[in-house]
Amino acid sequence: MRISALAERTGVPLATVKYYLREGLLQPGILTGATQARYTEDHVHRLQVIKALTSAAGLPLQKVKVILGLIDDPGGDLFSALGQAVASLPPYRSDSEPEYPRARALLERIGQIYDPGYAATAQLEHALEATEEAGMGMTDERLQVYAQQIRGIAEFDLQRMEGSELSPIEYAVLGTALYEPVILAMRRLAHQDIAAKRLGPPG
Amino acid sequence: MRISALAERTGVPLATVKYYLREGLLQPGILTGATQARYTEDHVHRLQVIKALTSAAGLPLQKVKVILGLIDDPGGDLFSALGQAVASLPPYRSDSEPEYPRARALLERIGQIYDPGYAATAQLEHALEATEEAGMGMTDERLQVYAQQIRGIAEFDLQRMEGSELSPIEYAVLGTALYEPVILAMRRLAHQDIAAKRLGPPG
DNA sequence: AGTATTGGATACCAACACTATCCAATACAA
DNA sequence: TTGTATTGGATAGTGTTGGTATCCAATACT
Repeated sequence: MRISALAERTGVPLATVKYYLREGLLQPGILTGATQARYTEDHVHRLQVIKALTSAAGLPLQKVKVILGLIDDPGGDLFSALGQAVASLPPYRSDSEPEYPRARALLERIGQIYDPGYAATAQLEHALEATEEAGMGMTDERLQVYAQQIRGIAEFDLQRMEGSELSPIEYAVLGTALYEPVILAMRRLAHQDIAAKRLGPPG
Repeated sequence: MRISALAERTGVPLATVKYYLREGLLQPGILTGATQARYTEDHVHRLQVIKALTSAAGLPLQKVKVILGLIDDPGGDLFSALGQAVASLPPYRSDSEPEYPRARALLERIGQIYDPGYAATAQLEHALEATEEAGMGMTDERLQVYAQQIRGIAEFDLQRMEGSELSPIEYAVLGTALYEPVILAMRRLAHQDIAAKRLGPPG
């Protein structure tokens, strides 16, 4: 298909498709002449993934580019590629402290590996720090409850990863980035539901 | 304290404090003369909240302003003020469709109120839509597992709300915005933990 | 008396994600 | 064949966001 058809199929404006090509997020089409190129279903899929990552997950294009790069070429070590891919998801933490005491305490309490090299460890530390700074520190009890429920979700996620037809990187990144908004929306709705049933509906 | 002390105490650059004053996120200090004003611990707290909402939760200042406004003056109806406050958290959905079929199906299946007027309903719909568009649609089974675990978290949250010393709005907004990054980081770390224990550590 | 700091105003800045315009070459339709 | 539409490619411009930086005269503090 031609570039205009690609734009129409995906709902992405033509000028934006060109922009993504310029930025290297989208592979160029196959040139069929000096001023014509053909695009495939792969391009459609790629654009859908970009759309999902930018608009649904809210990632900046720079990060999307990194992730797409890892999907295309995970390199040798799957485990570290997974880590890198997930590390390029927000929130971004460029620092790498030697120690993250809040995260460490929590992870040790719940019996999980504490590794300051994981990007998510820094994310957790800073998230916990932010709750404290705002005067909303989380009690041990709360963290325990959260950890247990979240573990339930994560275990399910990993079970399902093995049977997926997508590449593990793609599955992991998209599953992390795209399911997170679902989780948050569900929590908010559960709050509303419980509050409505308890406090009575708005009126 | 003077403005420079305020900046130092909170770690926010002086120019930025002035900027927040300009933008109306921070109340002006009490003038003690034509070129002097005093700031209080309330200003410190306010700045900490702004910092938490912008840097940890990643909110744009505009939204922070709305939330601070609701904290300061929730108006008459607590339930709708809570809804409004949470609605001003990302992801932002300006549309208000009459129907959100994916969200509706899910909520009915798990026995929760379906109300297209809740902002989170639109968020859920779009999040689910994005998973489908990227070829990562969630199965009923997965949604069921997620819903159950999340419900556990939300029920705990609501229990604890009643005994809080903060205003309900402040508790709800900060609890939503600040605990979300914690939840996401914990899920990512749980993934890493399970993967490491199953696939073997990086090496 | 002299230095430092203040509130307040204004100007400037870079990053981000597009959007628009222009071009000559070419595809395609009549 | 003639004319219109579309293409790849380049370049320039846009609006928003979240600040920084600079300047000022007035005023604190020492």
